[in-house]
Amino acid sequence: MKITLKDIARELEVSISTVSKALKNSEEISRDTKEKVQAFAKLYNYKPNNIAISLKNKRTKNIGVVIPDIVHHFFTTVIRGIEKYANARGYNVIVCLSEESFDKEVINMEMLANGSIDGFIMSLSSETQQKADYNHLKEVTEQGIPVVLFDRITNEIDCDKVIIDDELGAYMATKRLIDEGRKKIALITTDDYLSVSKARTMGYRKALIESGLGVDESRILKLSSMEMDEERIKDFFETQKVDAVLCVNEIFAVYSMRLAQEKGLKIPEDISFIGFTDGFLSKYAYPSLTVVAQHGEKMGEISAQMLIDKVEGEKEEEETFQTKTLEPTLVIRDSIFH
Amino acid sequence: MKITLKDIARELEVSISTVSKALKNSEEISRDTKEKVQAFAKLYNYKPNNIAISLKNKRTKNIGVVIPDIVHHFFTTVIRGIEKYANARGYNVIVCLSEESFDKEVINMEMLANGSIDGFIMSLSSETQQKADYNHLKEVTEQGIPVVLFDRITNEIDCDKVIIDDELGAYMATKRLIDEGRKKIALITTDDYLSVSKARTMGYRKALIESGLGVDESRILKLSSMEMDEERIKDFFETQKVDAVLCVNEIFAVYSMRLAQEKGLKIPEDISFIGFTDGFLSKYAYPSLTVVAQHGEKMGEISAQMLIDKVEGEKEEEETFQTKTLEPTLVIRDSIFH
DNA sequence: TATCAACACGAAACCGTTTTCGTTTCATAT
DNA sequence: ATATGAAACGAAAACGGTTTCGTGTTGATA
Repeated sequence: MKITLKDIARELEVSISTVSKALKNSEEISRDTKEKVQAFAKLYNYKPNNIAISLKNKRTKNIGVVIPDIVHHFFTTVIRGIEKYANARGYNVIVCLSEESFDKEVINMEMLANGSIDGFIMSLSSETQQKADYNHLKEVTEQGIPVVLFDRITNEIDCDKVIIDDELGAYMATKRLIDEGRKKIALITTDDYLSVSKARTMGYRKALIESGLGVDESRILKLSSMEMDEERIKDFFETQKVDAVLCVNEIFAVYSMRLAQEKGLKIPEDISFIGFTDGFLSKYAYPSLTVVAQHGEKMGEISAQMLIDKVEGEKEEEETFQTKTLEPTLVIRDSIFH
Repeated sequence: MKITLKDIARELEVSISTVSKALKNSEEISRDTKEKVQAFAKLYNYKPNNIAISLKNKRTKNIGVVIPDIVHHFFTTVIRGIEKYANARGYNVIVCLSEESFDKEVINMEMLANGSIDGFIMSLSSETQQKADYNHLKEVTEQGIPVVLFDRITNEIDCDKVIIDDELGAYMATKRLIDEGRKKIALITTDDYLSVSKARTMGYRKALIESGLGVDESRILKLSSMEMDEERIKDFFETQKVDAVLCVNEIFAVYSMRLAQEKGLKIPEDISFIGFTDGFLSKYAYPSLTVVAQHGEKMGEISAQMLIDKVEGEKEEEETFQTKTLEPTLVIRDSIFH
């Protein structure tokens, strides 16, 4: 069913090399032969075998994407960006999920590193950031496989990186709440080992300090994972009286809004909310949620571009890595005054 | 940096075949040699090249997933299910997005069909279902590449299929609304060429007819795509007075709920809502949305299992295909009485 | 001492390409 | 008649493995 060069060569009684060259329209081959071969190939729908080409070229035209999760909007938009850009340049995208697990991240990388891909685009699992163990990344880069880290990155590894300015995003959001007249602004975040949460917390602090409001530590709720811990959020709102809330993702924010509404509070009259990630949740929440947009699709595109450029680029003597920082944007919606 | 069998053979002054066998612990090789080779391989971190093995075995251990979109919750859960199951069996997942475009679907399949993957798992793009042109699928199956179709399927192609009983899901939902005492039940759906929308519309009709309420065609709103057409939904609610709404996805439902709320209607006192897809939107909407759960992750797992079983199975003389139908589940939340 | 099996290993084919480097043939120039 | 060169093609190596089928050596057996 699948036809190879060898089959064509046998049928046409020429050599495999001739067939190969004829199909590439080589000057070496006579018009006659080329036409014969090309016609035959078209007739039997010949398509070169990618695997053989990969082996020969030592290039697979596949890029490996290793991310913690796929059901969160931010990561899906990044994948979409990667996929679009990569496809346009003839690359396929192999997606592996670490599910926030260090071991899975390691296993996935090892699976892919043995020839399956030309380079990695990844965002670290929370467990990896917690353990701060990056040997699997080191091994890969030392093998000469290019890596681009996005969003959840580490400075321990020398490679290209793409992030948004999380600190600035949180700063902008907090500033906006302050400008609105809010005095008691809470922050719902996760443990600091997540690079992004840490940066966002810093932005939040910075805005509060700059404005002279100061930071009240009891107004900062640190949850242990990105997953919803409904009980702790409930407890938090039982004990805290706040007039604005900044959340490091949209799920925390939307859930918090609901708790507030159930307590009879009006949004944004009594309390304002801002989240991170501009996904469906924010857009269709009631009231709609103001968020710091992370531009995931753009991040994906840029990551893919940086990776492919490196993959296809000549090996320079002096390896040079860059970190691209995207500007976050505040998407104003009904959960704050405007 | 990357070491090959040849390198080991040269260093240890044995043949490549000996190295290969030694690493596989072949009985043919003496204990001494095996230990030497294995120790050397471990020391230099030898890992066989996947591409070479793929070429030899004519098996890539990759499966191609072609889906219309990735930002919708249902598809991401399916991918997650596929990924989990496939990974456990040593397969990687190559994700391609058709973005609801026929051409992209064709191009992606052709890219992958030339040796990159052992089989396909796919859900048809809306454009493909609209054109009803399935030649790209036929070509692939005729080449002997196994295909599993899920959710958006067609009967034109002989292959394994996994779906949920969409008609039953809509029937159950509608029935529930009727049992609640609702008389004027609207349906917000998409054009019938989408296999799932068609089935859901049938279930809706069936429940209404069975109960004696009859179908009022003016209460059925058909949008042209899965994307939100805010204007048409607004217009619809301007002209229609209904006491319940069934939507073929959660976005339509959540957006409709908001319109209702903005008109001052109480949910579920004045009007009830049920959607399809049990995602974050439904869970965190206010009020939370009752939905027909599609069990995407399960669908993904089953699809992957069917595909891999077929890929690894002996070629039977008589090809036999099955269609697995999953039962939808009603997830009761606050958008209806309970 | 001849025979034979077991043992340990190597040569080579193969998977499907690409590409370099011949080699043959024939026409042209000398 | 001979040297030269281009045109057209083929042989073979290479990518990195796996696997079949030898083959040389050893020790035991008849």
